[in-house]
Amino acid sequence: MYRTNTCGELRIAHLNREVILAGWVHKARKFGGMIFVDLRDRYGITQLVFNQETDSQLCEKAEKLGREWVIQVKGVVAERSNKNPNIPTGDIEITVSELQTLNPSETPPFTIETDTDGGDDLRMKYRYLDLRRKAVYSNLELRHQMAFAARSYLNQQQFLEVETPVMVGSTPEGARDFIVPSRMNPGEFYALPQSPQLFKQLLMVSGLDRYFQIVKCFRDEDLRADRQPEFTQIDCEMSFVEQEDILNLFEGLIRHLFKTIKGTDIPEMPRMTYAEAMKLYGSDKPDTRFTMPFTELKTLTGGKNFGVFDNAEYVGAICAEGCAAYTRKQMDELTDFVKRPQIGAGGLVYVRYEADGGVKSSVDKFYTPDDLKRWLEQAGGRPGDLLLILCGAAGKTRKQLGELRLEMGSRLGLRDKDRFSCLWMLDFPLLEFDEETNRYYAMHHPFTSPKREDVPLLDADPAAVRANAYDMVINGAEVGGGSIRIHDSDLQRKMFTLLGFTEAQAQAQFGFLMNAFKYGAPPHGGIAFGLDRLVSVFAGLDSIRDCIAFPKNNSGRDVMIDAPASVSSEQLEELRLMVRE
RNA sequence: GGUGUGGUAGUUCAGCUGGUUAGAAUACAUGCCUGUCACGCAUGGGGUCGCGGGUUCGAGUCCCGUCCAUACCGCCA
Repeated sequence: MYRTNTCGELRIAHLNREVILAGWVHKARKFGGMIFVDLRDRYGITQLVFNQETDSQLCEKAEKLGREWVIQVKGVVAERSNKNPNIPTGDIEITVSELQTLNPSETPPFTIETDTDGGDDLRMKYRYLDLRRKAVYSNLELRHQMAFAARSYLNQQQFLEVETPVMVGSTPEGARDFIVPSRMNPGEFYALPQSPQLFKQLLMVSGLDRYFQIVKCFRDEDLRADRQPEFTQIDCEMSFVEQEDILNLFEGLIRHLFKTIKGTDIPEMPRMTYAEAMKLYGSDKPDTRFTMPFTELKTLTGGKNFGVFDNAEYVGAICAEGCAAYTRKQMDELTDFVKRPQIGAGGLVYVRYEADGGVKSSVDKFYTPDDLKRWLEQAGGRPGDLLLILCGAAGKTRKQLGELRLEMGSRLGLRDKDRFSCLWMLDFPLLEFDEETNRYYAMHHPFTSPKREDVPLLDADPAAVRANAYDMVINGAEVGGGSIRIHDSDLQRKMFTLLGFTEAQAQAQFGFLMNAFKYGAPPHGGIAFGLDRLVSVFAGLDSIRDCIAFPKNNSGRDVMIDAPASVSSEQLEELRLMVRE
């Protein structure tokens, strides 16, 4: 037997019990005639004691122990004379009578502590050591609990988990596909699925009624802190539902997760239309932990010979509460922030509403104090507040102002990781026009149904058509999204025409789906949650990498196993492939 | 594809306008230490300053190129 107990469970109640423990040497504190060893496993840390006076041979053996050696000890649970209130096992220690080294270890390249001295690069290279740190494996525990709770909820709601293929065909719409060559079909390729979208719709045609799958998806696009080339979705689809049914059922899922994981009851989720969100927050995933909405000032700023505002399509402001006393240095920082190439604003105009009721602004030359007060009034500003104004083309400026809003939210401490604010984002546009290719693209995907009342607009004004599509946003992160699908082949055909597909192209790419729809497709719709993002939001992490056991780095590499890598010429030959130099 | 930041001891970093033998902390090793839990004290080993080129009497430091990491923009239905 390797162990009778874990390193996290022994308490004062186990006093005098003989136990066997196994684990890693977390730290050894060596005195002349006495050695304390912290023995660690996933469950905790238990202190071992070796005493020269009691057993000098054993003590000599313990002298040799190094960090991360795997050992097994037999001993008796004893009460400590000096207790450590910082750990659950701090009242007891093991008086060791037998010590066995199961495996020695080289000195690890970084410390196995929550506050490790290792940089990200090194941690990824030795991820198996990194995962020994509680700060990391506790994220995996959280991930497990969340996936488990999601399965349990969906199971209760009559959903079936069905596996769909990972080797599928490439489709032109959407993200770039990962391509897998087929040896048996030279010159032909599988693609890894960006999502099981088509299969889950086919399962609805099959009458499975309620499907879900916790499933890996793949997209060959550049990475971000919140984007990995392979990621996990809680993918769901239901038949005979309207948008309202889906919103309710999956609001229930998130509510269930908050209840089981955090023990909290969240309020009913507010809903916001896409148009409203863009107007108020310049984003389709606003962080609603704080308000700070935009105020449009265009109508109040004209006719005073301030060309910058007069020539701008849009003048918008946010009101930063209590920031009137910002120093010159702080203002410069904000100006630099919005002028960074990634944001790209031309400049930043401010109006200070001084505590004494006076106003001061960077455009005092053009506007009277009364003018400025009207702006402040419009924005709901009060003495002590600071108005920050950007101007330019409407869409671009709203986006910039949205970034500034988030920055101010962070500076003002309004984005507390322990507070959660959920939101349904509704009424997305069905299509967006791409100037470069001069055609419409589906904003969600080509199977998303338009709102019934907007169908007549499909011909006249495609850009104005709203979709039965929805996203769930938590703390400014898009954690899920979906839509009611088109189940009518005529409407689907019309969509493909709008998207610039010929009949033949549509048939070649999606013929199997359109054929399936001829045989009695039920009305259906679904949603997919990004499990990685959901876990990282729950864990309060900025990056999804630390809730993934073995993530890729910024260049899509796994630095631990060194993938991707080249393959042998024999393998290429079998696949009838050549690599260009 | 682009912009910013970074690359110096096992690790995390400092190293000024170019100028002695490149430092600190930590880790590691050795010795001392019987109640530590960030133990303490002493001693010691440890460096291709990412790589290549250039400027200079002299480059970790300045310039050019390049590679790697990272955040973001483009991209991500």
